Amino acid sequence: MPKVETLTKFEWEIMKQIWKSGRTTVREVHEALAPTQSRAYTTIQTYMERLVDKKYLSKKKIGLVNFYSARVKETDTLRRETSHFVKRAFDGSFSKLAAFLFDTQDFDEKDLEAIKRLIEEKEREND
Amino acid sequence: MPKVETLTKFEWEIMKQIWKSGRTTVREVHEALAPTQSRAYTTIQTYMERLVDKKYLSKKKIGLVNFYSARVKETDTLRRETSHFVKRAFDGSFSKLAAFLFDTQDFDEKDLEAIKRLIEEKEREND
DNA sequence: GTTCATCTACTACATTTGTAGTATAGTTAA
DNA sequence: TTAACTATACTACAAATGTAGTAGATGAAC
Repeated sequence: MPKVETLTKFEWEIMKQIWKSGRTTVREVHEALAPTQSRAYTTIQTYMERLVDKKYLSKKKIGLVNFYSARVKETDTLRRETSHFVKRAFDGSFSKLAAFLFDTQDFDEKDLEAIKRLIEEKEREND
Repeated sequence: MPKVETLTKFEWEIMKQIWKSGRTTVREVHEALAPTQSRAYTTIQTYMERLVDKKYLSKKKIGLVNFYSARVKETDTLRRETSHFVKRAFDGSFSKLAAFLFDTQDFDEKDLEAIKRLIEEKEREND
């Protein structure tokens, strides 16, 4: 279990990259993020070391290069982050979040159909 | 428009308290937060001053006391925070968020009925 | 053997966030 | 007049976050 409950913005980007590639290196993450969020190589390195300290990543040296992989599952992290966000912004109420989203988002027909299907699946599960 | 796009955890608590009471003082916010998130009086004061600097609050001195009120609407802030959260955790996709919530939350019959009603309202709007 | 590229380990600083104290002033009660 | 209380304005420090440099080691190419 990570020491710190929530990830910062740039930590998210790094973790998403590592979840995507499985096991990776500083160089690979640096290159993957370069098009959209360019930082120095050593900045990426610092972030990844700190994520090891925070127990989000583990590190293994193979030859001269460190390889990093996630110690936490993406779905578990998403669950935790979503829970924190809803607790903070909507007093923990997922109903309030849903109502807010329906109020403020331009859901089109396709979106609504997709959500209907999710409801149907959930109702089947609940039977 | 605020200088900083997102609020920290404790800033949220302060803003929520101010949205609730309209115009308020440091003492009132301090007392309101005391039961659940107790901090020193001067900590609350510092936070409120910083929120003035960040243009989330405005401050007016009446007599010897400073009164604070929100410069941003709660709904606008919720919209912005939600958008940032979804962009970060779900690549900007509200559909992915919805799917994730249905996967991971124990929605019961009542929840599902409520969401159905929201969909029906939205469909009426879209016609 | 030299040069260049790559990488690690370590270091450093600025800014933001979290937390809370102190000096001073004003008001009220005794 | 004094004491107690409240509030402001200012100050201060620790920790976290954001950012990125440098020294040295290793390997490949020449």
